[in-house]
Amino acid sequence: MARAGLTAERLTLAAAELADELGFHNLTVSALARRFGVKPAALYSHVRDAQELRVRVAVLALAELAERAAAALAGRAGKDALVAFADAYRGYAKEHPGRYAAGQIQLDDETAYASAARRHAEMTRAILRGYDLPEPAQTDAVRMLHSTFHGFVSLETQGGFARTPREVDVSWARTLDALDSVLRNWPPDEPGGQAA
Amino acid sequence: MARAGLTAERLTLAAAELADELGFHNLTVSALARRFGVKPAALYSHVRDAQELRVRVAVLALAELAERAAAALAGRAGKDALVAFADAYRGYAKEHPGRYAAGQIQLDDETAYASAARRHAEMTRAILRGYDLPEPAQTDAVRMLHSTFHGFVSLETQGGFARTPREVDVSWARTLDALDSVLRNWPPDEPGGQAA
DNA sequence: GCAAATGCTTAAAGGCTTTAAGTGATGGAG
DNA sequence: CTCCATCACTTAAAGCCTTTAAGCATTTGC
Repeated sequence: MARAGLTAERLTLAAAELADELGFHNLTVSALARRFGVKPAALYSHVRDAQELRVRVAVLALAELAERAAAALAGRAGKDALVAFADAYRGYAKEHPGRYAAGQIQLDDETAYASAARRHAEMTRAILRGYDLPEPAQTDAVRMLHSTFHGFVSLETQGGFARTPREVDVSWARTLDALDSVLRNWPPDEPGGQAA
Repeated sequence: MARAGLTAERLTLAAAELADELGFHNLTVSALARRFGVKPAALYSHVRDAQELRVRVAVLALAELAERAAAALAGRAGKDALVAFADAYRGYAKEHPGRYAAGQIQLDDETAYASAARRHAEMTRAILRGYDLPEPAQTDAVRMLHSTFHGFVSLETQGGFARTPREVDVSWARTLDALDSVLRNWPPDEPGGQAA
Protein backbone atom coordinates (compact mmCIF):
# COMPACT_ATOMS: atom_id res chain seq x y z
CA MET A 1 0.00 0.00 0.00
CA ALA A 2 1.39 3.33 -1.08
CA ARG A 3 1.80 5.76 1.75
CA ALA A 4 -0.27 8.86 1.94
CA GLY A 5 2.62 11.17 2.82
CA LEU A 6 1.00 12.85 5.78
CA THR A 7 2.68 15.67 7.65
CA ALA A 8 1.39 18.05 10.27
CA GLU A 9 1.47 20.85 7.71
CA ARG A 10 -0.48 19.03 5.02
CA LEU A 11 -3.00 17.92 7.63
CA THR A 12 -3.41 21.46 8.87
CA LEU A 13 -3.97 22.82 5.40
CA ALA A 14 -6.45 20.09 4.50
CA ALA A 15 -8.18 20.64 7.83
CA ALA A 16 -8.54 24.32 7.00
CA GLU A 17 -10.10 23.45 3.65
CA LEU A 18 -12.41 20.98 5.33
CA ALA A 19 -13.45 23.60 7.84
CA ASP A 20 -14.22 26.06 5.07
CA GLU A 21 -16.30 23.50 3.22
CA LEU A 22 -18.18 21.83 6.07
CA GLY A 23 -18.00 24.40 8.82
CA PHE A 24 -15.45 24.51 11.59
CA HIS A 25 -17.51 22.44 14.00
CA ASN A 26 -17.69 19.63 11.47
CA LEU A 27 -13.92 19.41 11.31
CA THR A 28 -13.21 15.94 12.69
CA VAL A 29 -10.25 13.62 12.71
CA SER A 30 -12.32 11.01 10.91
CA ALA A 31 -13.39 13.32 8.10
CA LEU A 32 -9.84 14.47 7.63
CA ALA A 33 -8.55 10.89 7.50
CA ARG A 34 -11.22 10.06 4.94
CA ARG A 35 -10.02 12.90 2.76
CA PHE A 36 -6.56 11.36 2.72
CA GLY A 37 -7.88 7.83 2.16
CA VAL A 38 -6.39 6.75 5.44
CA LYS A 39 -7.61 5.37 8.77
CA PRO A 40 -8.24 7.91 11.54
CA ALA A 41 -5.54 6.43 13.76
CA ALA A 42 -2.93 7.33 11.16
CA LEU A 43 -3.30 11.03 11.96
CA TYR A 44 -2.23 10.57 15.55
CA SER A 45 1.43 10.17 14.57
CA HIS A 46 1.41 13.70 13.18
CA VAL A 47 -0.94 15.55 15.47
CA ARG A 48 -1.54 14.98 19.14
CA ASP A 49 -5.32 15.05 19.07
CA ALA A 50 -8.35 16.78 17.58
CA GLN A 51 -7.81 19.86 19.70
CA GLU A 52 -4.30 20.37 18.37
CA LEU A 53 -5.69 20.18 14.87
CA ARG A 54 -8.15 22.96 15.67
CA VAL A 55 -5.48 25.10 17.22
CA ARG A 56 -3.26 24.63 14.18
CA VAL A 57 -6.05 25.76 11.91
CA ALA A 58 -6.63 28.75 14.18
CA VAL A 59 -2.98 29.75 14.06
CA LEU A 60 -2.92 29.33 10.29
CA ALA A 61 -6.00 31.50 9.94
CA LEU A 62 -4.61 34.25 12.16
CA ALA A 63 -1.39 34.29 10.14
CA GLU A 64 -3.18 34.41 6.79
CA LEU A 65 -5.48 37.12 7.99
CA ALA A 66 -2.59 39.18 9.33
CA GLU A 67 -0.83 38.74 6.00
CA ARG A 68 -3.80 40.05 4.08
CA ALA A 69 -4.44 42.88 6.44
CA ALA A 70 -0.82 43.96 6.28
CA ALA A 71 -0.89 43.96 2.48
CA ALA A 72 -4.10 45.98 2.50
CA LEU A 73 -2.64 48.49 4.90
CA ALA A 74 0.60 49.06 3.00
CA GLY A 75 0.90 52.60 1.72
CA ARG A 76 -2.43 53.75 3.06
CA ALA A 77 -3.41 56.05 5.90
CA GLY A 78 -6.50 57.56 7.48
CA LYS A 79 -9.83 56.39 6.17
CA ASP A 80 -8.20 54.62 3.23
CA ALA A 81 -6.32 52.44 5.67
CA LEU A 82 -9.39 51.86 7.80
CA VAL A 83 -11.48 50.74 4.85
CA ALA A 84 -8.75 48.60 3.31
CA PHE A 85 -8.11 46.85 6.59
CA ALA A 86 -11.79 46.29 7.26
CA ASP A 87 -12.41 44.98 3.76
CA ALA A 88 -9.49 42.60 4.04
CA TYR A 89 -10.88 41.34 7.31
CA ARG A 90 -14.39 40.87 5.96
CA GLY A 91 -13.17 39.40 2.68
CA TYR A 92 -11.12 36.79 4.45
CA ALA A 93 -14.01 35.80 6.68
CA LYS A 94 -16.32 35.40 3.70
CA GLU A 95 -13.84 33.43 1.63
CA HIS A 96 -12.77 31.27 4.53
CA PRO A 97 -15.61 30.97 7.01
CA GLY A 98 -14.22 27.83 8.59
CA ARG A 99 -10.78 29.29 9.09
CA TYR A 100 -12.30 32.50 10.38
CA ALA A 101 -14.36 30.58 12.94
CA ALA A 102 -11.22 28.71 13.95
CA GLY A 103 -9.51 32.02 14.61
CA GLN A 104 -12.03 32.74 17.33
CA ILE A 105 -11.21 29.82 19.61
CA GLN A 106 -9.40 30.47 22.86
CA LEU A 107 -5.66 30.00 22.53
CA ASP A 108 -3.54 29.51 25.59
CA ASP A 109 -1.28 32.47 26.31
CA GLU A 110 1.81 30.85 24.87
CA THR A 111 0.20 29.91 21.57
CA ALA A 112 -1.47 33.27 21.29
CA TYR A 113 1.79 35.06 21.91
CA ALA A 114 3.61 33.02 19.30
CA SER A 115 0.75 33.50 16.86
CA ALA A 116 -0.19 36.47 14.78
CA ALA A 117 -2.59 37.78 17.41
CA ARG A 118 -0.08 40.49 18.34
CA ARG A 119 0.29 41.61 14.74
CA HIS A 120 -3.45 42.20 14.57
CA ALA A 121 -3.39 44.52 17.55
CA GLU A 122 -0.39 46.35 16.13
CA MET A 123 -2.06 46.84 12.78
CA THR A 124 -5.21 48.16 14.33
CA ARG A 125 -3.08 50.65 16.21
CA ALA A 126 -1.35 51.56 12.97
CA ILE A 127 -4.69 52.54 11.51
CA LEU A 128 -5.30 54.82 14.45
CA ARG A 129 -2.07 56.68 13.78
CA GLY A 130 -3.97 58.50 11.08
CA TYR A 131 -6.46 59.72 13.65
CA ASP A 132 -4.18 61.01 16.34
CA LEU A 133 -5.82 59.60 19.47
CA PRO A 134 -4.09 59.89 22.87
CA GLU A 135 -3.33 56.67 24.69
CA PRO A 136 -6.10 55.46 26.85
CA ALA A 137 -8.60 56.39 24.15
CA GLN A 138 -6.53 54.48 21.63
CA THR A 139 -7.06 51.20 23.44
CA ASP A 140 -10.77 51.87 23.63
CA ALA A 141 -10.87 52.64 19.92
CA VAL A 142 -8.93 49.48 19.06
CA ARG A 143 -11.46 47.48 21.00
CA MET A 144 -14.36 49.23 19.38
CA LEU A 145 -12.99 48.69 15.87
CA HIS A 146 -12.26 45.06 16.51
CA SER A 147 -15.72 44.58 18.01
CA THR A 148 -17.48 46.21 15.10
CA PHE A 149 -15.54 44.29 12.45
CA HIS A 150 -15.88 40.99 14.19
CA GLY A 151 -19.51 41.53 15.11
CA PHE A 152 -20.54 42.55 11.63
CA VAL A 153 -18.69 39.74 9.91
CA SER A 154 -19.84 37.21 12.43
CA LEU A 155 -23.49 38.21 12.15
CA GLU A 156 -23.27 38.37 8.37
CA THR A 157 -21.79 34.91 7.94
CA GLN A 158 -24.38 33.50 10.32
CA GLY A 159 -27.16 34.97 8.25
CA GLY A 160 -28.08 37.56 10.85
CA PHE A 161 -28.73 40.29 8.29
CA ALA A 162 -30.52 38.16 5.76
CA ARG A 163 -34.02 39.15 6.79
CA THR A 164 -33.75 42.82 5.90
CA PRO A 165 -33.74 43.79 2.23
CA ARG A 166 -31.05 46.49 2.29
CA GLU A 167 -27.80 45.40 0.72
CA VAL A 168 -25.33 44.30 3.34
CA ASP A 169 -22.48 45.81 1.35
CA VAL A 170 -24.05 49.22 1.67
CA SER A 171 -24.52 48.89 5.40
CA TRP A 172 -20.91 47.83 5.67
CA ALA A 173 -19.75 50.90 3.79
CA ARG A 174 -21.92 53.17 5.93
CA THR A 175 -20.65 51.50 9.07
CA LEU A 176 -17.10 52.24 8.00
CA ASP A 177 -18.08 55.83 7.27
CA ALA A 178 -19.49 56.04 10.76
CA LEU A 179 -16.34 54.58 12.31
CA ASP A 180 -14.19 57.02 10.38
CA SER A 181 -16.37 59.84 11.55
CA VAL A 182 -16.25 58.86 15.18
CA LEU A 183 -12.48 58.37 15.09
CA ARG A 184 -11.95 61.82 13.61
CA ASN A 185 -14.11 63.22 16.35
CA TRP A 186 -13.52 60.96 19.32
CA PRO A 187 -15.78 62.06 22.22
CA PRO A 188 -14.08 63.57 25.27
CA ASP A 189 -13.85 61.59 28.48
CA GLU A 190 -16.60 63.42 30.33
CA PRO A 191 -19.47 63.43 27.91
CA GLY A 192 -21.13 66.79 27.94
CA GLY A 193 -24.65 65.44 28.09
CA GLN A 194 -27.01 64.47 25.34
CA ALA A 195 -28.45 67.71 24.09
CA ALA A 196 -29.68 67.63 20.50
CA MET B 1 -38.30 3.46 40.42
CA ALA B 2 -39.74 6.89 40.96
CA ARG B 3 -40.20 8.85 37.77
CA ALA B 4 -38.11 11.87 37.08
CA GLY B 5 -40.98 14.01 35.83
CA LEU B 6 -39.36 15.17 32.63
CA THR B 7 -41.03 17.64 30.33
CA ALA B 8 -39.74 19.53 27.33
CA GLU B 9 -39.81 22.72 29.40
CA ARG B 10 -37.85 21.35 32.34
CA LEU B 11 -35.36 19.82 29.95
CA THR B 12 -34.93 23.11 28.14
CA LEU B 13 -34.35 25.02 31.35
CA ALA B 14 -31.88 22.47 32.66
CA ALA B 15 -30.16 22.46 29.28
CA ALA B 16 -29.78 26.23 29.50
CA GLU B 17 -28.21 25.90 32.94
CA LEU B 18 -25.91 23.18 31.69
CA ALA B 19 -24.86 25.34 28.78
CA ASP B 20 -24.08 28.24 31.11
CA GLU B 21 -22.01 25.99 33.34
CA LEU B 22 -20.15 23.88 30.81
CA GLY B 23 -20.32 25.96 27.66
CA PHE B 24 -22.88 25.64 24.92
CA HIS B 25 -20.83 23.21 22.90
CA ASN B 26 -20.67 20.83 25.85
CA LEU B 27 -24.43 20.65 26.04
CA THR B 28 -25.18 17.02 25.23
CA VAL B 29 -28.15 14.73 25.61
CA SER B 30 -26.06 12.45 27.79
CA ALA B 31 -24.97 15.17 30.17
CA LEU B 32 -28.51 16.40 30.49
CA ALA B 33 -29.80 12.89 31.20
CA ARG B 34 -27.12 12.47 33.84
CA ARG B 35 -28.30 15.64 35.53
CA PHE B 36 -31.78 14.14 35.86
CA GLY B 37 -30.46 10.74 36.97
CA VAL B 38 -31.95 9.15 33.93
CA LYS B 39 -30.75 7.26 30.85
CA PRO B 40 -30.16 9.30 27.70
CA ALA B 41 -32.88 7.48 25.77
CA ALA B 42 -35.47 8.82 28.21
CA LEU B 43 -35.10 12.32 26.82
CA TYR B 44 -36.20 11.30 23.35
CA SER B 45 -39.83 11.07 24.40
CA HIS B 46 -39.81 14.76 25.20
CA VAL B 47 -37.46 16.20 22.64
CA ARG B 48 -36.90 15.07 19.09
CA ASP B 49 -33.12 15.12 19.12
CA ALA B 50 -30.07 17.05 20.29
CA GLN B 51 -30.60 19.75 17.70
CA GLU B 52 -34.09 20.48 18.95
CA LEU B 53 -32.68 20.86 22.42
CA ARG B 54 -30.20 23.43 21.17
CA VAL B 55 -32.88 25.32 19.29
CA ARG B 56 -35.07 25.36 22.37
CA VAL B 57 -32.27 26.85 24.43
CA ALA B 58 -31.69 29.42 21.70
CA VAL B 59 -35.33 30.45 21.66
CA LEU B 60 -35.37 30.64 25.44
CA ALA B 61 -32.29 32.82 25.43
CA LEU B 62 -33.67 35.18 22.81
CA ALA B 63 -36.88 35.56 24.78
CA GLU B 64 -35.09 36.21 28.07
CA LEU B 65 -32.77 38.69 26.44
CA ALA B 66 -35.66 40.50 24.78
CA GLU B 67 -37.42 40.62 28.13
CA ARG B 68 -34.44 42.21 29.81
CA ALA B 69 -33.79 44.63 27.02
CA ALA B 70 -37.41 45.72 27.00
CA ALA B 71 -37.33 46.35 30.74
CA ALA B 72 -34.12 48.32 30.40
CA LEU B 73 -35.57 50.41 27.63
CA ALA B 74 -38.81 51.28 29.38
CA GLY B 75 -39.09 54.99 30.06
CA ARG B 76 -35.74 55.89 28.55
CA ALA B 77 -34.75 57.69 25.40
CA GLY B 78 -31.66 58.91 23.60
CA LYS B 79 -28.33 57.97 25.09
CA ASP B 80 -29.96 56.69 28.27
CA ALA B 81 -31.86 54.16 26.21
CA LEU B 82 -28.79 53.24 24.22
CA VAL B 83 -26.71 52.60 27.31
CA ALA B 84 -29.45 50.75 29.17
CA PHE B 85 -30.09 48.49 26.22
CA ALA B 86 -26.42 47.82 25.65
CA ASP B 87 -25.80 47.09 29.32
CA ALA B 88 -28.74 44.71 29.43
CA TYR B 89 -27.35 42.93 26.41
CA ARG B 90 -23.86 42.66 27.80
CA GLY B 91 -25.07 41.77 31.28
CA TYR B 92 -27.13 38.91 29.97
CA ALA B 93 -24.25 37.56 27.93
CA LYS B 94 -21.94 37.65 30.93
CA GLU B 95 -24.42 36.05 33.30
CA HIS B 96 -25.51 33.45 30.78
CA PRO B 97 -22.67 32.75 28.38
CA GLY B 98 -24.06 29.39 27.32
CA ARG B 99 -27.52 30.76 26.61
CA TYR B 100 -25.98 33.71 24.82
CA ALA B 101 -23.95 31.40 22.60
CA ALA B 102 -27.09 29.40 21.90
CA GLY B 103 -28.79 32.56 20.73
CA GLN B 104 -26.26 32.81 17.92
CA ILE B 105 -27.12 29.57 16.15
CA GLN B 106 -28.93 29.68 12.86
CA LEU B 107 -32.66 29.29 13.26
CA ASP B 108 -34.79 28.33 10.31
CA ASP B 109 -37.03 31.13 9.13
CA GLU B 110 -40.13 29.80 10.82
CA THR B 111 -38.53 29.40 14.23
CA ALA B 112 -36.83 32.74 13.96
CA TYR B 113 -40.07 34.43 13.05
CA ALA B 114 -41.89 32.85 15.96
CA SER B 115 -39.04 33.69 18.30
CA ALA B 116 -38.07 36.96 19.85
CA ALA B 117 -35.67 37.81 17.03
CA ARG B 118 -38.15 40.34 15.65
CA ARG B 119 -38.54 42.03 19.03
CA HIS B 120 -34.81 42.63 19.10
CA ALA B 121 -34.85 44.42 15.80
CA GLU B 122 -37.83 46.48 16.89
CA MET B 123 -36.15 47.50 20.11
CA THR B 124 -32.99 48.53 18.37
CA ARG B 125 -35.12 50.70 16.10
CA ALA B 126 -36.84 52.12 19.15
CA ILE B 127 -33.48 53.30 20.43
CA LEU B 128 -32.88 55.08 17.17
CA ARG B 129 -36.09 57.03 17.52
CA GLY B 130 -34.21 59.28 19.87
CA TYR B 131 -31.70 60.04 17.16
CA ASP B 132 -33.95 60.89 14.27
CA LEU B 133 -32.33 58.98 11.42
CA PRO B 134 -34.07 58.73 8.04
CA GLU B 135 -34.85 55.26 6.78
CA PRO B 136 -32.07 53.70 4.82
CA ALA B 137 -29.58 55.05 7.33
CA GLN B 138 -31.66 53.60 10.12
CA THR B 139 -31.14 50.06 8.87
CA ASP B 140 -27.42 50.67 8.59
CA ALA B 141 -27.33 52.03 12.11
CA VAL B 142 -29.27 49.06 13.47
CA ARG B 143 -26.74 46.76 11.88
CA MET B 144 -23.83 48.75 13.22
CA LEU B 145 -25.21 48.79 16.75
CA HIS B 146 -25.95 45.09 16.71
CA SER B 147 -22.50 44.37 15.31
CA THR B 148 -20.74 46.43 17.91
CA PHE B 149 -22.67 44.99 20.83
CA HIS B 150 -22.35 41.45 19.66
CA GLY B 151 -18.72 41.82 18.66
CA PHE B 152 -17.69 43.39 21.94
CA VAL B 153 -19.54 40.91 24.09
CA SER B 154 -18.41 37.99 22.02
CA LEU B 155 -14.75 39.01 22.13
CA GLU B 156 -14.98 39.79 25.83
CA THR B 157 -16.46 36.45 26.82
CA GLN B 158 -13.88 34.66 24.70
CA GLY B 159 -11.09 36.45 26.51
CA GLY B 160 -10.17 38.59 23.54
CA PHE B 161 -9.50 41.69 25.60
CA ALA B 162 -7.72 40.01 28.44
CA ARG B 163 -4.21 40.80 27.26
CA THR B 164 -4.48 44.58 27.56
CA PRO B 165 -4.48 46.10 31.02
CA ARG B 166 -7.16 48.77 30.52
CA GLU B 167 -10.42 47.97 32.23
CA VAL B 168 -12.88 46.45 29.84
CA ASP B 169 -15.75 48.27 31.55
CA VAL B 170 -14.15 51.58 30.69
CA SER B 171 -13.69 50.64 27.05
CA TRP B 172 -17.29 49.55 26.95
CA ALA B 173 -18.45 52.90 28.31
CA ARG B 174 -16.27 54.78 25.84
CA THR B 175 -17.54 52.63 23.00
CA LEU B 176 -21.09 53.55 23.94
CA ASP B 177 -20.09 57.21 24.09
CA ALA B 178 -18.69 56.84 20.61
CA LEU B 179 -21.84 55.17 19.31
CA ASP B 180 -23.98 57.89 20.83
CA SER B 181 -21.77 60.48 19.21
CA VAL B 182 -21.92 58.92 15.79
CA LEU B 183 -25.67 58.45 15.96
CA ARG B 184 -26.18 62.10 16.86
CA ASN B 185 -24.02 63.06 13.94
CA TRP B 186 -24.61 60.32 11.36
CA PRO B 187 -22.36 60.93 8.35
CA PRO B 188 -24.07 61.95 5.09
CA ASP B 189 -24.27 59.47 2.24
CA GLU B 190 -21.48 61.01 0.16
CA PRO B 191 -18.62 61.38 2.58
CA GLY B 192 -16.98 64.73 2.06
CA GLY B 193 -13.44 63.38 2.12
CA GLN B 194 -11.09 62.82 5.01
CA ALA B 195 -9.69 66.20 5.84
CA ALA B 196 -8.47 66.62 9.41
C1' DG C 1 20.98 -6.14 0.87
C1' DC C 2 19.74 -5.89 5.67
C1' DA C 3 18.40 -3.67 9.96
C1' DA C 4 16.24 0.07 12.08
C1' DA C 5 13.04 3.53 11.91
C1' DT C 6 8.90 5.22 10.24
C1' DG C 7 4.05 5.20 8.41
C1' DC C 8 -0.10 3.25 8.22
C1' DT C 9 -3.54 -0.62 9.64
C1' DT C 10 -5.87 -3.45 12.84
C1' DA C 11 -7.91 -3.95 17.19
C1' DA C 12 -10.15 -2.37 20.95
C1' DA C 13 -12.23 0.59 24.63
C1' DG C 14 -15.12 4.35 25.82
C1' DG C 15 -18.40 8.12 24.85
C1' DC C 16 -22.19 10.22 22.32
C1' DT C 17 -26.70 9.83 19.47
C1' DT C 18 -30.61 7.64 18.24
C1' DT C 19 -34.18 3.89 17.46
C1' DA C 20 -36.85 -0.12 18.98
C1' DA C 21 -38.57 -3.03 22.17
C1' DG C 22 -39.55 -4.10 26.99
C1' DT C 23 -41.01 -3.19 31.93
C1' DG C 24 -43.06 -1.05 35.54
C1' DA C 25 -45.61 2.88 37.61
C1' DT C 26 -49.82 5.84 37.31
C1' DG C 27 -54.25 7.06 36.90
C1' DG C 28 -58.94 6.60 35.13
C1' DA C 29 -63.14 3.49 34.50
C1' DG C 30 -65.93 0.36 36.23
C1' DC D 1 -61.02 -0.67 45.22
C1' DT D 2 -59.14 -2.93 41.42
C1' DC D 3 -57.86 -3.66 36.88
C1' DC D 4 -56.12 -2.23 32.69
C1' DA D 5 -54.38 1.01 29.43
C1' DT D 6 -51.19 4.43 28.96
C1' DC D 7 -47.20 6.69 29.67
C1' DA D 8 -42.35 7.14 31.49
C1' DC D 9 -38.35 5.29 31.73
C1' DT D 10 -34.89 1.25 30.97
C1' DT D 11 -32.53 -2.08 28.28
C1' DA D 12 -30.49 -3.28 24.06
C1' DA D 13 -28.27 -2.35 20.06
C1' DA D 14 -26.23 -0.03 15.92
C1' DG D 15 -23.45 3.59 14.13
C1' DC D 16 -20.07 7.17 14.40
C1' DC D 17 -16.32 9.61 16.76
C1' DT D 18 -11.81 9.76 19.52
C1' DT D 19 -7.85 7.81 21.14
C1' DT D 20 -4.29 4.25 22.51
C1' DA D 21 -1.61 0.06 21.70
C1' DA D 22 0.19 -3.32 19.01
C1' DG D 23 1.40 -5.15 14.48
C1' DC D 24 2.88 -5.16 9.71
C1' DA D 25 4.94 -3.14 5.78
C1' DT D 26 7.70 0.17 3.47
C1' DT D 27 11.28 3.02 3.25
C1' DT D 28 15.93 4.69 4.55
C1' DG D 29 20.65 4.44 5.69
C1' DC D 30 24.61 1.88 6.31
